[in-house]
Formats: sequence, structure tokens, C-alpha cells
Amino acid sequence: MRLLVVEDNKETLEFLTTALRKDKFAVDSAVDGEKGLYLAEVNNYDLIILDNNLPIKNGLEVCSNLRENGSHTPILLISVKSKYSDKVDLLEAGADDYLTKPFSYKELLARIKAILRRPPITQSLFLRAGDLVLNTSSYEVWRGTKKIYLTGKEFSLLELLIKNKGNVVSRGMILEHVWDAECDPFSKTIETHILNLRKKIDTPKKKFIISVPGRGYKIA
Amino acid sequence: MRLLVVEDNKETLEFLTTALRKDKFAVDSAVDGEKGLYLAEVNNYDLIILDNNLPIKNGLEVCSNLRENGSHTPILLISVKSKYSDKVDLLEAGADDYLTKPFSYKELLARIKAILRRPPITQSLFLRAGDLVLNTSSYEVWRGTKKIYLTGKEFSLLELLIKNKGNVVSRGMILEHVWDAECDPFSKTIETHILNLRKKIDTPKKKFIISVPGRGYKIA
DNA sequence: GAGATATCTTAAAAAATTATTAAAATTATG
DNA sequence: CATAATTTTAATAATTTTTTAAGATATCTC
Repeated sequence: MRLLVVEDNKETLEFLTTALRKDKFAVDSAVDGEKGLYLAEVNNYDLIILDNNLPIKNGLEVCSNLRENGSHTPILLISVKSKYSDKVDLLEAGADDYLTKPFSYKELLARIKAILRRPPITQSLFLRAGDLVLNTSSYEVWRGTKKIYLTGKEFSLLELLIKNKGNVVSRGMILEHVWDAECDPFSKTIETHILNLRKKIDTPKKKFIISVPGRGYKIA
Repeated sequence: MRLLVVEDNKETLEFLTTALRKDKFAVDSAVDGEKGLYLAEVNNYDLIILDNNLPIKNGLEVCSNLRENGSHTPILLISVKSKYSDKVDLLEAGADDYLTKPFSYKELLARIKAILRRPPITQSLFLRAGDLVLNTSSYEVWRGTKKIYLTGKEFSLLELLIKNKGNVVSRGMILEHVWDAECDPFSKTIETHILNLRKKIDTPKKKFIISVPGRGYKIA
């Protein structure tokens, strides 16, 4: 298991590095956010331990940057404060877990092992299909540089189609994943939503949603 | 994305259901473990949110039961206590993540999204015969580098023939697998479809579908 | 090889599916 | 509580797919 530790306090960094190596991890280190981000992008770590309070780029920024660039490497963030909103920010930015200072080495080790035991999270916040980008956290949709406004059902429908990009999604699957139990399976509501979606995301040049008669819809 | 929320406290359930619907989820709900388990087995949810402290069957039991029955639906367990051993139990029972009460809605949402960010298991299945390739999840058909457009019945027919590659498939078998019970067995619709298929996939060089008079059709 | 049976071909009718429009019902929002 | 936005329903149009029908061709049996 190869870890990256990013921490500006040299004593702490020294201590962590030697301790983790004793515990049989391969450890790289960096002393600021920029260097950390560089190492994280160049190498393929099993886990990144990030102090939030870092020079140049703080932990949260490093975290967001990595996730935006499509990295799924687990991140354990270490922050000083422990306010509720803080924790949520960390998780939203793409951190997998957090630890608040002060912490014991034993505690850190337990967290590291817990994260490494989890099945890897491998999708970013963004879903893409061509120049269409959905942010599944803010619910914003962009077509190239143009922002598109979708309703809730439209977003969910597009999200499902893009998650299954390339594969045909049957009406049954659509009903199952976008609507709840109280939806009439014979209604034409899917067709109507597909139509409205197409009006919003298609251009004369490019048609995103393809009908596959008798089977369902797909995105190329 | 469709969720199931199982929670016996009606106020909490009401709150969660409306909040999650606002966040664009399709939400079903149940008030005890037994009903929850039933819904979970009947429907195909993207995620199940389970309170651990439930009447009739507790969350842990529901979780184990589902896993025993081969379900892989992600489960987020909500428990009161936060002892280490408890958490381990939850994860061992097959939960994908846990949250301890009290929790903020924002925190719950962050966890849900983290879980749903994991990629769906969609293995696309390819069928081949010579340079003819069928993708049974995108319903695309390629003849070498050339894309071929088949109708639904044509695809099903070709699929059946390729699955029995080398063997003769009788008209009876074709009727049984590609058509439903209400098809006139004396009609010439099979012949017509075979013909249309041949027009689309055969080339002067190579004939794919071979007629075996009195027996049926086969692919070499 | 002739008659019988089965298969191939063509084209058009029928059926099924999907797209479109508009309005009603529902739900959110100030 | 009224207004606006969203979602659903319903009715119709357009399109695609499937089936039917009828004549031509091939294959098999005797």
C-alpha cells in the first residue's frame, strides 16, 4: 500500500512518515498543497492523507482539484475545527473521511485501514457525454459553455441515461429508477420527458438521446 | 435515482422523504423491517436507507436477509450507538456505509451521493460470428467496421441464431424464442425476417444465414 | 423429370411504437 | 393563498416495424 502524506509541519510529517513506514506502508510526502497535488496526479496512491491547513493550496482545494481531474484516490483529510458544516464541506469536496486535530496515531491508523477496506469509489461528481456535463452535486448542466436548466425529473432521467451511456435503458428501467412506486406504467410521461429533454439538450448538429424502438433509449 | 427509506418514526420518515424528493430522488418508504425487506426484494432500488432500530425486523437483520438472497443493492444504515464493534457489525452484515444519530440532512445527502458515485455493474455482452458482432446491451450490430441497423425482431432473430451458432435452429424454436404465443405458425413472417436480415448482413462474398430445407436455419 | 412442398422475393397493408401538442393536475414558491 | 413551475394525462400525428399476401424460385420425392 502506497500513501501520500501532505503536511506542512515538518515535525509531524517526519513522525507520520516514519511511523507509517514501520507499519509497512510505502510513504511519499509533500509540504504544501501544490506539491501534494502534483505528486497525487503523477503517482497512483492507495490513499492520500491531507492536512487541511496547508500553504499555497489548502487541503480542501487539493481535494476538489483532484476530483475535478477525475481522480478517485481515497483521501483522508485532517482538519483543526470540527464544526458540523466543516465536515460536510470536506465530504462534499470529495474526501472519503476526516480526522480532527488533535488525534492519536492509533486513531489515524484505524481510519486508514477502514478506508483501505472500503470498496473503491470510482466515479467523480461529474457525469459527461460529449460536451454535455452534469454536476450531480449542484445539479447544474452545461452544454459546452452554455448552461442548461433542467427540471428535477429531466435531470434524473438524463442522469440515468448518462450513467448507462452506450447501453440501451428500457422504459421499465427508467420507471424503476426515475419514478417511484406510484407511477402508472402505461402513461406517456416518459415520452413527454424525453421530448422535453431533447428540446433542451439537442442541437441540429447533434442528437444525444437515441430511440431504440421496442427496447428503450440510449445515449451514444 | 430511486431510494427506499425504512424508518419507524413517522415524523423522521416524512421529513426524509420530502427532503430527498426535493433533491431529485424517487423515494419509496416503509415503516418496519418486514415491509422494508418486501419492497427491497420486489423493486430494484439504487440505494436503501435503513434505520437500525426498527419494529419486527431490525436494520441489521434486513441487511443480512437481503445479502443472503443475493441482493447487491447498496445499503446505508443509520444507528444510534457509535461503538466501534457496532460499526463493524453493520459493515459485516453487508451495509455499505453507516451514519450515527444524530446526523444532519446535509451529512446524509453527502453519504448517499458518495455511495451512488460508485459505478453500476454493467457488463456489456458481445456475441460474435465471424466479423459480425452484436452488443446485446447497446443493441448495436457491426459487420467488421460497418455499423448495421437492425429492427427489434431482426436483432432477436440474429441473436438466437448466433447463440446456436453451428447448429440448426428450427422454425418451431424460432417462433418460441422470438415471437410470443399469439403468432400464426403458418404465416411466412419468419421467412420475411430472414430475408430482411440477409439483405442487411450478407455480402456477395459471405452468406451468414444458411437455409437447411425441412429443418430450419443456421449460422456457420 | 413432374408434381408437390418448401423457401425466397416483392410490395403493400396493418399494427405497434414513438413523437408531438396542448391542456389539466399537481407541486413548489413567494 | 395566489402565482409560477413542474409533472402528468390525453388526444392525435408521424414514423417505424411487423405481418400479410401473392407470385417466383428452388428443393425434395417418387
